[in-house]
Amino acid sequence: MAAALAPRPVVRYPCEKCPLRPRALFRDFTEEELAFVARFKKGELSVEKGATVLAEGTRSPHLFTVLMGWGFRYKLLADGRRQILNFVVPGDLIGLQGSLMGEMEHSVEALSPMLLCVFERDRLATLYREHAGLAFDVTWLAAREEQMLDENLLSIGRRTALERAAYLLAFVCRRAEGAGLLDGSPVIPLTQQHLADTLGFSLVHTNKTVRKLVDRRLVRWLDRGCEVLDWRGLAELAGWEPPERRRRPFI
Amino acid sequence: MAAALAPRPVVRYPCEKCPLRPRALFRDFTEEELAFVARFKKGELSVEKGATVLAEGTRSPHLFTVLMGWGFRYKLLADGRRQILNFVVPGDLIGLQGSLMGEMEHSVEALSPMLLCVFERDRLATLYREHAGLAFDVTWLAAREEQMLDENLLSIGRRTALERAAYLLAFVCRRAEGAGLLDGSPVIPLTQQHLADTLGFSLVHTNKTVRKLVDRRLVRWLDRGCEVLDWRGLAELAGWEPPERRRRPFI
DNA sequence: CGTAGGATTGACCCGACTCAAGTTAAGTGG
DNA sequence: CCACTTAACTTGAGTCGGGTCAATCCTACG
Repeated sequence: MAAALAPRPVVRYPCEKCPLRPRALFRDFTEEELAFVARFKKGELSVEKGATVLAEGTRSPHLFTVLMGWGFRYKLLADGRRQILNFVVPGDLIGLQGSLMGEMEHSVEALSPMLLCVFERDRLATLYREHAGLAFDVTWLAAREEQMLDENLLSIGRRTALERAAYLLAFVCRRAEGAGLLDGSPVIPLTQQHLADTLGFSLVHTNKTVRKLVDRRLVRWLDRGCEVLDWRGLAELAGWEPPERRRRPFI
Repeated sequence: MAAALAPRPVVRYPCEKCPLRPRALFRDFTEEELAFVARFKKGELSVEKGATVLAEGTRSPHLFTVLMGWGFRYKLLADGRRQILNFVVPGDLIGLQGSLMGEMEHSVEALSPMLLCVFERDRLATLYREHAGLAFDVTWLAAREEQMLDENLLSIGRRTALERAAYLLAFVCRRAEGAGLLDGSPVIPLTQQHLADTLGFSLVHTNKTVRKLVDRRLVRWLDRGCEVLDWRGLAELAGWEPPERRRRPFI
């Protein structure tokens, strides 16, 4: 399991210098909100690639906002079959479900080194009491996650293999772009096993499907990761209309 | 499309006499919360079986809480393929996503006659400002929906046909029980087409799978609906551990 | 230079889809 | 009250997408 997750005292990014806030995608805070969130923030957690940030069945006293890096949420069946539910990117709030319902019902693993902003679960009620605007934002984030899951369910339930893969890659690419993850390198750090576990396919079939997308020059497959060459092409192939980008909240 | 959805002025169930509140499953309100919700409630909407309560792509000025009856949320692909995302039962809040994000990204259809409690989207902010406790509840409901979708995604992505059908029926049965939908008659008013569209199977294959469950005496298939005979057996077959029932909020 | 994780490919098989008929039960109109 | 229609459920035959098994290749890394 993961290394000890006690947040380190080091805070490299106090909220005033939050690396997310300047990004066009995210909404501005009022002075007051900023001050509150700064107090709400308890520290930072930095995890290695492959680390389990939150584990199914546990009760974490923390919530996190992703500041940097990639991760994914997944569930397991008893015999080890794994389903990746969604990817997490900077700006995403993780652990909310666990905070509200008691135990985590899914796990979260880092796909790359990640930097997380740590909040205390117990203080969420205070946030709701004192900052309706932020509370609204938390709900917005939950609703947005729900919406992504709806899309994903549609895809897994009803799209063909090629459509499904195309949809997923277009979707992840768009989301990552928005979060600034593709600013440095255009590579999405996935293995085909991750893809397979997201799409609901076997590894072998995933490989053959990816190959078709590569042959159509929609993506490139690299060392261990992929580069989307034409997300519009992928979206079209999948029959997906990506939502236009609107300013969104985060905590 | 649906008939005009303007809520009728008739209010058969003022909040003080809410048919849901007495049920063991739901949490109690304080006097103050009750008074607020009573003002928040704008009316009731009664729809026929088959009616579209909310349609993808539209902006509804309303939110609803289900008081009576069954419904389901679904999405369509351009060519008509349909994926049912989840079922809605009394106590569920519908239209929250649309309220927060602008447009509805899915549709909701009545599976039986339904009675809905109508709220105004615009007053949601007031609720957040004045009643942190209720705001928390709204978020709880959103997180719970997310959790159900996670389970569903796991099921569709990774379970075999028989497991998948077993999981779904056990799940729906448990939820319906909790909401009191099975108090009168034990019948879940689904067609096999609905099942197929939920499980991601063809109608034919769904039929064959249901048959196996019937042969094992786990369910009975009736006129147009099904009766779960042994939900524990279904859960076991699916490798699913149903969560114990805890008191939950509603609005 | 050896090893391990990831990607790739071919052979074979089975689960799920499609197509096509047929049955049953509940309307509905004459 | 019966003929006709319609929606839902069944069932069988044939096909194909996707799974499993088993090698092999590649490349980063120790």
